[in-house]
Amino acid sequence: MQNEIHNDEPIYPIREAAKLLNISIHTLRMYEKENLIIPFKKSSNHRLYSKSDIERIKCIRSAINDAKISINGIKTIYSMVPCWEVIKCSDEDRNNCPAFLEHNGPCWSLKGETTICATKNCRECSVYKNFGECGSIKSFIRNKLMSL
Amino acid sequence: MQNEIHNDEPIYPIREAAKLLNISIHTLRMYEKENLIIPFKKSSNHRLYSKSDIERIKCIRSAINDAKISINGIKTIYSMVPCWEVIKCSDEDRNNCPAFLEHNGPCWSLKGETTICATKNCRECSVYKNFGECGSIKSFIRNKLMSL
DNA sequence: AAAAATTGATATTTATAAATACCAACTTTA
DNA sequence: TAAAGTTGGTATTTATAAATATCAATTTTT
Repeated sequence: MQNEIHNDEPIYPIREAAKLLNISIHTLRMYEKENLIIPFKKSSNHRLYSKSDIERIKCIRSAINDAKISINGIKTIYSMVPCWEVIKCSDEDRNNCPAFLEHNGPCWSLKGETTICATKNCRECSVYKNFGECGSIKSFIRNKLMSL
Repeated sequence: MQNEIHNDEPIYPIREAAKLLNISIHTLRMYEKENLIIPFKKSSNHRLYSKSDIERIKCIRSAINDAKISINGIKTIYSMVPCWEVIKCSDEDRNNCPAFLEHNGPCWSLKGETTICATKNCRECSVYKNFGECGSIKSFIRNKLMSL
């Protein structure tokens, strides 16, 4: 869809993203180090943020500042995403994948080196892209279980 | 099962529970106020804790102290439990229940006043009882989705 | 080619969550 | 029935997560 492409386009350098979010550049880098976000990287290693990235970070900010969920709490909540249902990876992959077996952080921070995800760019993955919106994780679980 | 009955029996007064967990009485009351735990209450309103309660609180302590998840983070993680799949409540109940629709805290802290849960004692409910063990929420989601 | 911006890494500050202390009223124990 | 324990409430302390600052090296812009 045209609109999605538009929203996913990496256009804001870090200073501009920080200004849009009213936070410091350092905070943005911290969120990345904590594996909450995966900004686009130019070949020079400089970061660029998309409109979707900005929305995702707004959710993260609201979780931290309004809901009072710690960063490690957010990571654990991300780990509840049934990524294997999105990726449709093999049974063998699943049984070798910490994202399937554990609950320590988002799949894109773990990606088992033996699985189909090992070589993927997680920023482009629907697991990462679909769960930027606040509340989307429980919705997904609910909808999946509805079809039982 | 005999063993479960044994583990669920409310036997420790608050001082003893606090000593077993190496925390203060006040902290135990705080966890309750935050809806992380539901200790048994005698008719005099005095609290009693079971072995299962102690284990549950150990998980909570480990989440706070080791995993560095805030109390509000734990509440949100509890809200990921698909309680409606355990309770098998009606479609009408679900569409009137914050525990089905939202993600702000454990179902036992919300219990929609129009649903089948309204009159239940949540301490006795399998939703509460089954998710005391650390990591059990993701396991449950995983197992439920396996049968798709 | 000079000025402005970004990089990562470490150190410091600040904001606040979590734990503790204190209280008078009530309950249990011995 | 006296001593020990528990109750809920508010106030305070403490521990630390989150944010910020500083740095030299590199990249981008004009």
